[in-house]
Amino acid sequence: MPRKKQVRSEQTKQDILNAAGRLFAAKGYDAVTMREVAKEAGCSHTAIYIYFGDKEALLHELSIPALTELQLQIEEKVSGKLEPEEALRRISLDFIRFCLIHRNMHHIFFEARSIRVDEAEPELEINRVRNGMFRLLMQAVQQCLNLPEGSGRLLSATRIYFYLLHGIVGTYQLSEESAEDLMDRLLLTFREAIEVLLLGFRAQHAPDK
Amino acid sequence: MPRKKQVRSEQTKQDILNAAGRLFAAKGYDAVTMREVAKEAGCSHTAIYIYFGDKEALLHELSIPALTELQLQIEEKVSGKLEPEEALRRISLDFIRFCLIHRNMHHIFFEARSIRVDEAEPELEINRVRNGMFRLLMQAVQQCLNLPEGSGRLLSATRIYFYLLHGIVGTYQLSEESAEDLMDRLLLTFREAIEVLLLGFRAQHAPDK
DNA sequence: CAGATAAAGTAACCATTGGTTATTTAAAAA
DNA sequence: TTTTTAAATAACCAATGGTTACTTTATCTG
Repeated sequence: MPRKKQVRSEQTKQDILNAAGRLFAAKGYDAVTMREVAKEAGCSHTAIYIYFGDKEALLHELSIPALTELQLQIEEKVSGKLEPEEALRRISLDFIRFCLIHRNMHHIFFEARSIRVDEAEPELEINRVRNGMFRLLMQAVQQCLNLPEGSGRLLSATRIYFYLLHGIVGTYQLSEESAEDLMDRLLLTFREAIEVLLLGFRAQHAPDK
Repeated sequence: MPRKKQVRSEQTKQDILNAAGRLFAAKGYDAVTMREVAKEAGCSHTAIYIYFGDKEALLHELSIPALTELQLQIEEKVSGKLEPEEALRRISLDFIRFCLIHRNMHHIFFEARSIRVDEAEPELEINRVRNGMFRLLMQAVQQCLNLPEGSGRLLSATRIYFYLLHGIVGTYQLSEESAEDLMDRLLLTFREAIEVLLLGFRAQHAPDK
């Protein structure tokens, strides 16, 4: 079995991923060319095509570890010992922070385009992760509102909750401010937004009259 | 003064706008080439550059009449005789419907990029319209919540309201479904989302204890 | 009617980009 | 030593937005 070759190959792949990660984060996906990534990674651009097929696949592969980590964070809070509303609050902020940090991947998380129907394997890793995450969000909403699982009301409540999160991160997707600055400046607004939604849901399910 | 020349010139410009409108709506901004627009408009692609400068400027100019009409719709409801909450409800649905119909212009309304700082006139028509619209939204929120004008609470409430709208239209930005189908399928959810937010705001300003 | 004017077409061109395809080089494996 | 194989090199392709020089044609004006 080869060993040094394997290692070298793996190293090149990692170099590419690192370079792409840096560049995408710094300049945004669209503004980065494959030749640039190659230069930064210290390899030829053809090597990238050997390992990743095309540009979007590169971004794809790049996004999986980050997404998986987020999923873990959320999982902890869903199955943890927090009271449901507190869990939902924290999950929301985790999600927002994550999306602001990884703004360059925005379209991977939110645009249907990134679901590659032309793929050999229909169960693309990223879709598994994404679906898992949506299920987690729904679970968190369910525990908050005590709605029957699988009910239409739960689905629409989760949708509404998702709209808000989506709108928040979408609003700042192209902002020049760093994720940190945005969180500093707007954390209170984000909190308030979540709180208003929770209040609204509560009022909806326990009408005031 | 020339007359027939002027008319012809105007006609060409209109043909281009019409063609671009059709194509952008059908295939999306990115997927349409300038040569395509020219072909559809029955002119050469250089003519487009004469009239509009570049592709984005074409989309820009195309979006202004539509936006102005939306602004009118909203204005009516803000200054009309509806009770404030009903006005906000209708404005929200107007806004959502408009954004779903004009999905191809999504990035004009929501992406900072479309604010061209490199423009000779800093007061670009579209920015005037857009700012006017935001002021209207804030006014509608203000009349609902009775918050002092110019207060931080009003600003953050409007932001939250905007997040929700932004999230709703963003979620379906790339959907293949027609605006009509989406409205049919999701109108109740949209209404519920607005209702939840209103309930939440109300609960927030009149705490239940 | 004749010449000036301006709208628009034609066609060539440019740079950039994502992507592909030989062919070669060099190091590691057999 | 011979064979693999990772990877570089370099050339190429097609599409795209955008530009420019030159020409045609319809209209306006004297």
